[in-house]
Amino acid sequence: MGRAPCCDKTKVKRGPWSPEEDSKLRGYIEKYGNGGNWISFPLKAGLRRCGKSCRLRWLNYLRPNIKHGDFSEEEDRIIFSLFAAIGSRWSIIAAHLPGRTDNDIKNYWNTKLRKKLMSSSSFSHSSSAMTSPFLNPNSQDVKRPSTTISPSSYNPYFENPTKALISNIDGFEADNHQIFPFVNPNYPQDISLSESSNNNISGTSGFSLNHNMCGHYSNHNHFSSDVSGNRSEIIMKQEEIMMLMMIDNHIDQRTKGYNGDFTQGYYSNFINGHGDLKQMISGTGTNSNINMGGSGSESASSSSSISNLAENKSSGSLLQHKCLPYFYS
DNA sequence: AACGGTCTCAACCGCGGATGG
DNA sequence: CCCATCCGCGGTTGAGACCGT
Repeated sequence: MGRAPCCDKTKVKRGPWSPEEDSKLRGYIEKYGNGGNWISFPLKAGLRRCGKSCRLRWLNYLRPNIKHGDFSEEEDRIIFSLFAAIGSRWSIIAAHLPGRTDNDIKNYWNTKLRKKLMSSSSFSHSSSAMTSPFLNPNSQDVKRPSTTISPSSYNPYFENPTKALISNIDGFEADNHQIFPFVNPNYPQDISLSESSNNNISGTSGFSLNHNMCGHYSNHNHFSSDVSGNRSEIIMKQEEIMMLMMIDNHIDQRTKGYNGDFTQGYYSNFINGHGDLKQMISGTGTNSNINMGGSGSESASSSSSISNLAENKSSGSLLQHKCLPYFYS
């Protein structure tokens, strides 16, 4: 037995709202409010509409200060960043964009931004530069902060860290140590993905991460499968690839210099095997798949995690900067 | 001009959580 | 505690607009 409907659908009007209905709704709310009860609202306001429909119409269209029209680049950046951090929590994202509704943002993401993202990090177009608003093709010249930045100055979830991110990877929760791959648009990178044509890891195929970073890390550029040889679970998910980029980007910001170290294990470098994003974050990896070190002969493999690294606990880390405050509180 | 395919976005649907009796 | 009710959210739908041939 299903849930009882919220109203009798045969007795209420459905579909687009007429100007008369809008005016009735607006007039009543401006005068009396919704009375704290949307279900009984239509009766009081003299509307033949479902209460939920009234609520939606008011919140998404009629209430004051709703912003319609094109999104700015700044708004794009905020949406990209928050989506990377928390996923499709549209109401939370909307809370950071005054005048925008969750419905608006959701539509905008589904019709525009997702395509932008797909085309910019396309699997099928090799060496296409990432054109997302927060990525800059001239990243090598980007000035990095000379002093530390207060996390609360750019991280909207700083006040409530346990609610943040990572958990949107198949329900995975990174213990109490949540990290924030929140992208500061002032510190972009140039990253793109392409199908790898040169795969020799256990017969699995992978992807190339084309980046425009310093040459020392130029060989940190191949995604491969997870530890089981299955790439699909992690690598095929666009949001997670994006998240991986965000993590690298975030670390880059905090350590003031690119290093491919965090995700090296996740890439195949043909030497140390390959890893699993969940393991990387949680530190549950049991082999060398989480490589915190450099590349090739310079690498310092260790089964470690971002959490450990944030506390400077990981063995063999080559990172010079303690970055604890920026990863979790 | 006609047609078919694609895109947009307002509106709908149903679920989970909060609340109160 | 249980249950009913309502709210808010995210996913989905579909009518109309737009575009390419």
